[in-house]
Amino acid sequence: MPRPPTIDDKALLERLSGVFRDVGYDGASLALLSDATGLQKASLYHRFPGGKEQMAKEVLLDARSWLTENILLPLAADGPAQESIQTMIKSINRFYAGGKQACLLNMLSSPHIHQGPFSNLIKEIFGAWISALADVVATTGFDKKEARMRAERAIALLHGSLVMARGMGTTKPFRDMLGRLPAELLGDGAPTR
Amino acid sequence: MPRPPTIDDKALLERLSGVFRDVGYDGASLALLSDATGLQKASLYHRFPGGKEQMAKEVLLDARSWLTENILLPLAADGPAQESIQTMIKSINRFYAGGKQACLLNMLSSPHIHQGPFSNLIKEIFGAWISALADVVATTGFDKKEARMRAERAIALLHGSLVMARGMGTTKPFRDMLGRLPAELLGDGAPTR
DNA sequence: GTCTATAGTAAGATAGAC
DNA sequence: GTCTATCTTACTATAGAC
Repeated sequence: MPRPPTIDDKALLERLSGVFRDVGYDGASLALLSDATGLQKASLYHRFPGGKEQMAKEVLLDARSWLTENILLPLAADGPAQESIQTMIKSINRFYAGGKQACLLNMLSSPHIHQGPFSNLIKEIFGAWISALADVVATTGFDKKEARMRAERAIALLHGSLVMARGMGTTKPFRDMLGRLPAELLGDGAPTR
Repeated sequence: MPRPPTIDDKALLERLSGVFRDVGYDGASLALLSDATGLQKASLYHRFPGGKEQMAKEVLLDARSWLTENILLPLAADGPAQESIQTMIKSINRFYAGGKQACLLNMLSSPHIHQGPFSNLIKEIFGAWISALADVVATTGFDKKEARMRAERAIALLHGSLVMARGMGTTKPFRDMLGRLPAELLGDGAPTR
């Protein structure tokens, strides 16, 4: 009779994701992935016949699903922009563990990683995120161009603060950035003037 | 009689830096480093007895020197803040090849890279950069806290836009960010209000 | 579905000739 | 100072038992 898996798919992808986010694609050896999941290398290959590349791709697809469900759809729901953004901020804070976890989009972006399946997916996720944010900002009265600029700036601030947090060994830049994010997106300040 | 080196130290460090910035520490195999420099692995070990770790460290030290000379010192020179910042922007644009080259601080930040020599250096570079920027902003009348916040935001925007540029396969986010940077730093807009 | 064992390859690093 | 050749280890991946 069939033996039940010792770790379900959801938990498995989470553990794999944690490794990729910590050490990147090249740093994620099968030994590390094995340790993190409690599965031997051969068992990982049973679930991911495509090896490490498939693991990373499924982790990335899973991240896209999470982002869509927990961030993009709430952003698109009608309601006050302030509330949509506060919901997003809470989700972001969980997703990045308060700044302790790096972003997959950064850690898996590499010119020499096969160039194909990854980069298209990453590009698409960035684009969808920016568009969703720009739409929300636009509902508050800003014109399309200004709304898109603010959305791009917010995404840059988010990823930049994560880079700083990792490099400086403190989550403070990330937490500060999250606190300022609503004003960065909707504030009447005009930094471009 | 002593044979002259086929590649001088400056060019050597530049080539090594290019590899680390493209593929990160783990991705930078000695084969890649050898190809990029035109030196065989054994020759690299002759110049860097400490191996790859020493190469990365010297590349990072070189980046700090460059940053100090071309960015921090010009920022500290007295003169209009607008001009200091414009000078910095030109230097940054060269340093990151208009957005085509990633940042070493991002690519060499990794929890599992020995934890010691690297992370302290990276932390120090981030700190010095932020302080120098905050000082310039403060000369224009902003109080210390606001100036530091703007400096941190600028560094986050810079690194975030580089992450976006790499992930989206276009330098546009980086170029746009550079164009807005003076206003982000000195504008009278108050995004935090 | 998971494991041990192992194949085959590429990694980091060194020895020694020129 | 640079090279070819080599050592040792770690890597990705597979075979086959349970």
